[in-house]
Amino acid sequence: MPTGVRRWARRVPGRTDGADSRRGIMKTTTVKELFRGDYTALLGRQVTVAGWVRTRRVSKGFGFIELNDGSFFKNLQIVFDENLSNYEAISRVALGAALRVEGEVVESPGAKQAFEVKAGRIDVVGDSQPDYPLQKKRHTFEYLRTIAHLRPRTNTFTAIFRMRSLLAQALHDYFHRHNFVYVHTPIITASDCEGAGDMFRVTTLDINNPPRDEQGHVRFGEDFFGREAYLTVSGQLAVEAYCMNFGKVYTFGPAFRAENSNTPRHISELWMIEPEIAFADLADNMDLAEDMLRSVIGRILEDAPEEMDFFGKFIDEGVRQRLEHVCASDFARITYTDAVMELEKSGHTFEFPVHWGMDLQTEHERFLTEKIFGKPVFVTDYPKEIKAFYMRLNDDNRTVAAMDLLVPGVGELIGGSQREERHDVLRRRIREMGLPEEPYWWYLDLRKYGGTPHAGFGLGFERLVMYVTGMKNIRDVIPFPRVPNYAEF
RNA sequence: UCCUCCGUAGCUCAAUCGGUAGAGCAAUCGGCUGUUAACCGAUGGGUUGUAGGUUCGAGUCCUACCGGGGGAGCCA
Repeated sequence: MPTGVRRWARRVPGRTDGADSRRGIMKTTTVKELFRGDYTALLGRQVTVAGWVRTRRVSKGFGFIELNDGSFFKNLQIVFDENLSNYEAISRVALGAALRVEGEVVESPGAKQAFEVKAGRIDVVGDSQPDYPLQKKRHTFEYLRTIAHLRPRTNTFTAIFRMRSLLAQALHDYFHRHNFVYVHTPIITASDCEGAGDMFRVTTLDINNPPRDEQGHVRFGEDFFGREAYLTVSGQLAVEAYCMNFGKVYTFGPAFRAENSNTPRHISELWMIEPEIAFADLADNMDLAEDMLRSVIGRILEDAPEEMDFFGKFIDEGVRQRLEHVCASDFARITYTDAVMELEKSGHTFEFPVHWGMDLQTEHERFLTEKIFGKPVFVTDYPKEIKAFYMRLNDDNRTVAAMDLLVPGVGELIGGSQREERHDVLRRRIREMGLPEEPYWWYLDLRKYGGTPHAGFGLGFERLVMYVTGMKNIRDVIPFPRVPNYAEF
């Protein structure tokens, strides 16, 4: 098998990291190697690069092509002249075309780059067309959404999606370093008891002619799973089961919300990170959330300086400073009760006046994190009536051990709680919330057999990407967004 | 789902009080021996989102629908 694998790897026509190319697996040099390695060592050397034309500038007898091979944020400048046998074709090559370039690494006389590649040969691997929809100018994000299959080729989306990948990797690394076990909770769930809003139905029944009983009700007993099934809205309940063995666990997967919400912060198909820790209370939970965020943000500031510079320059001027501030200072913590008091005494007139017992409105959340604290803030211990049944009831009997993390610009980034570990209290809460007890039999079992205090939270991954990049619309931080009335691509 | 704003060339936008469609970029052709969203010149490009209505006349006013942005609710 190793031989087969090696043979396959050698034939893969993609780009690889620097190390691979030096080991001779790939025949091409990556743009990243040139920028991040010591390019002076490569001066005068012949290299082969393969990538796509970002822009092209042609004078009489010579021209420049900026090539991007996906390995690095910046483009490699290719210089070519009439000595090329196919000079005429290359000088009119359309934007977006895929090229393989053989040439010499040379110092660049231009001011904007230290080096460039003087082409000895350029092959057009994949031609493009004059009607290539991406132009050498700024497009609106709205327009780019209509060409979501091409937008990764723009500077902005190149930066966003490398950042998205780095963030995912950084999160996995963080949990791995801290001995969390990564659990794959089910995507399809057979109960609609997850309690987080409307769900998408999963069925193989003929929806135009489903089997019905005498009363006309659909007989879901004849459906694929022998009962009603849905796409999950959260992996939390399931991951709690694994928490009671591994102690520290997390999920990182898709969740689906069929809510008809139409805002720059909501999508129907999203990715969530949900850690769950045993023998832990709400304070431990906040410590984890804070340490995790600080760790991954510090990591991407180090690993993606070019992308961060770009976001600061073109997307959100203050983004880098904001993130550095997050790494350097503690998050604020305030109880819901104190937050309501702070808002009341702020003297600010809100559209919805605050009073104890109400859920905080977006305007209140923003005021707290942006005006009062100016940094991320945990709001804890909400009234039990406005929170989920599984959150642990506090001794005051009117609040639960919940926490929301509010951050400037994005709003709620994390929602979590200490879970109710007392079997009798949990049963009572289920009843109080008007929920049926039966579907929760296994969830209640977890409290029966060695249940411990435990806590966890959900981090909306897209909202984290928004926070880190400064992007204002969630549809622009996921490759192909799904929202009400829209599932193109 | 509600409120609000918008829809004009491939893209980004302009068009005064209702008076008959315009620019930059892109494309095409030409020029330019070091460009950097290259530059200079020329050419082509429109059922003004759709369907009705008011008017001598509608991109402009009215109605409905479709699509998009922002805000709210719900939440991550």
